[in-house]
Amino acid sequence: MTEMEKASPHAERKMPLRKGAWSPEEDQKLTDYIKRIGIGVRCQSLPSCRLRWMNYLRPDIKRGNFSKEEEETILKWHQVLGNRWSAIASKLSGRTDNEIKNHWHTRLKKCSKNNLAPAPTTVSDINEVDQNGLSGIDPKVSDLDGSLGIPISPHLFMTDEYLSSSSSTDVHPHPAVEKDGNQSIDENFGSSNTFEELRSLWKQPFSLEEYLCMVETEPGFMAPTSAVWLQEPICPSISYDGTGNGFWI
DNA sequence: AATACGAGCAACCGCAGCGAT
DNA sequence: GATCGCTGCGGTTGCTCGTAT
Repeated sequence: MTEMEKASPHAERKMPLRKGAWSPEEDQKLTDYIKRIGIGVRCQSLPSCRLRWMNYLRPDIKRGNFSKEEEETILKWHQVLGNRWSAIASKLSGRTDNEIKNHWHTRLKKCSKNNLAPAPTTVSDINEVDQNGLSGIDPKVSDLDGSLGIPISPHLFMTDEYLSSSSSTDVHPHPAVEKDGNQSIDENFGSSNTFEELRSLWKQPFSLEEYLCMVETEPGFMAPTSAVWLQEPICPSISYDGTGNGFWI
């Protein structure tokens, strides 16, 4: 058995799983499928479909260059959250964790290391830098008073004052920070509802090929009852059917 | 014009956490 | 409480494209 076959449950079922880049036809097929059928259909494995949709095909994804504001936001949040890309992504609507991670590694990492603002990428950026110098952001700035709108990581509460009120073996977060840093941040600053809803929808895996086949060969075919089918649009501003009713799952 | 190199991006892989049994 | 399976996430890889030589 080849490595690829080992990795693919479909191999046993004579359903070869292709790897590599997605073709436009496959993208279209997947998009059409999701438009018609939805996302929440069960199967044992097709993580690549989910990944492709989440990172590339999703209609609310912004493509193209990161704006200066977005870069600053990433830098700020990275200061607070570290490499928690999904958490950072939730603060930037339309950007995926993968995209942010890539952008960080290719550009912002250098900026952060050198304590510099992101290098200008557009003519307007260059003009702005010329006028203002490289003072766009100082990654050393912390936000202890929350004035920048950045939540404080639990470890930042381990001040002398706070620690003195606890024994060294009894370190626990500041009352303002609940047991889970994640949750605290989301509670304090709101969550990206659409993103989270979308994410939860994907908890139900599906087999594109299986269901495309069912849909095409059996008119009226509906997903199994075990699947999660939302009855309301997850993204009211997006409409595929021209009715303005949104993107239905 | 051909080749080498580097940057950017998409996709893959493996692990940790969580829920179900 | 232990085990198993699934999912989400972050790190890494490899391909593509643009630029320099």
